[in-house]
Amino acid sequence: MANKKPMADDSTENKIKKAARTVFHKKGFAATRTRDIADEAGINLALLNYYFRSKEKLFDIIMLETMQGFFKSVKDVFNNEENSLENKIELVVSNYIDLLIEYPEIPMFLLSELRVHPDELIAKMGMKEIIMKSYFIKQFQQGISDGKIAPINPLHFIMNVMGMTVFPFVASPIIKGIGHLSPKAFNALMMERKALIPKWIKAILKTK
Amino acid sequence: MANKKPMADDSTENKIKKAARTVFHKKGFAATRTRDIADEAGINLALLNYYFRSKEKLFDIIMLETMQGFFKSVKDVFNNEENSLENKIELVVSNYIDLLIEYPEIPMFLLSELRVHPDELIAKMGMKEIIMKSYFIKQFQQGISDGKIAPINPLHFIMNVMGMTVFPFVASPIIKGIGHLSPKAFNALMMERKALIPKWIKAILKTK
DNA sequence: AACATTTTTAATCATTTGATTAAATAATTT
DNA sequence: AAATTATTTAATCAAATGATTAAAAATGTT
Repeated sequence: MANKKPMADDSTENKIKKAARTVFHKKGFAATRTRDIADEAGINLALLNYYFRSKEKLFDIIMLETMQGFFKSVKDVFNNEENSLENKIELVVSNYIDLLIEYPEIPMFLLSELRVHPDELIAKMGMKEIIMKSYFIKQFQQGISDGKIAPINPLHFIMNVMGMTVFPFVASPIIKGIGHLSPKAFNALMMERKALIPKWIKAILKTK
Repeated sequence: MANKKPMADDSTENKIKKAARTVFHKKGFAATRTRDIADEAGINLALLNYYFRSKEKLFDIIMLETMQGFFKSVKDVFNNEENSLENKIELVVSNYIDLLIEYPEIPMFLLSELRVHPDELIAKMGMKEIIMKSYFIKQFQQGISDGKIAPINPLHFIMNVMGMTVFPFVASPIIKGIGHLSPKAFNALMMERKALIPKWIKAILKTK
């Protein structure tokens, strides 16, 4: 098995990247000060520019890596030719809830930065092809042909799964507020959703 | 009928507020320059501080008004004692999709600013009481008692409705990207959802 | 060890940015 | 109209911020 271990890379360059990830994810590009990153990394401010030239260049690297990491799961699951459609839904939801519990700031980070440079990055990632030409979409269309799935635009389906899965994390301050939930209680609710969302989605797909 | 017309208030103070709303909604607090607001309003920069003291004070006003405006609809619909539970779902979804098509940047604005000062504002708005003590929640609990609704935490329900309704707008760059949709085509899809989401939600509520 | 190269530091720059000031203009009151 | 008050402007400030520089320290090479 090609088992690449994460391997604690404590080079200065990597310390800066790690710190940049932390701070950018939490505060976004505009609110982040290069000094925040330097402090977080425990390095001299000038080193940031020595290794990465500018705040913008460093940000672009973090943004790209974050996007790739975030969409890897859909890409893998959607293009698998073994699993059934139902299986895929369960896998995607489960993978994402685990990921989101570990890195809850990522969707907010991605979405708020995507509104600044919307098109380039999405196009660059080839999202359209990855999703719309995936084996999953073929299965979906087949399900419609077979009368097993209500005939709706697959985009509705994608919005529903994403909406139910990632929106709670994006809106977590609101959810925690109205439900009076501690972070732990919130996560417990999210864990519940791992089993619930696939059931709900199946119910939706059958809706006539 | 108490029909308060919007009445174009072209006072300097109001021009600044309007411009601030536009710029803050689009770029968020951190990325907004007070000069951007002054330019957008067509006024001298010093007037912003003359009328509002500081960027922060002006922002707080816009933030509060935006939140109040955004949650007014839920508040009204949820506490109405005439409509059935089904009716309420249709109303909330329909109201919000209309609102979001007109002001698509609002949810992203609110959510990204809420991650900076999460608790105060949510508590200040009394969201917990407004939602959790609403007539709607009573209807929901009753539906569970009567065996008409699957016994789930009402928060799941709220997350599902919000997720399906507002998430597409928050993620619109992604949706437009993968679906290759023009803004018009995107809005058309959203209009479709006005009828679809209530059906889906009903299907979910029945899930055993 | 001597030299060259890479990495790190402290100091400093130039711009940007939120805010203030003092003077000019307009509106209101007496 | 004169005096008073409110609004607006242009100029400027001080602090914050991204970036650079020159020198020091560490590392690698011969």
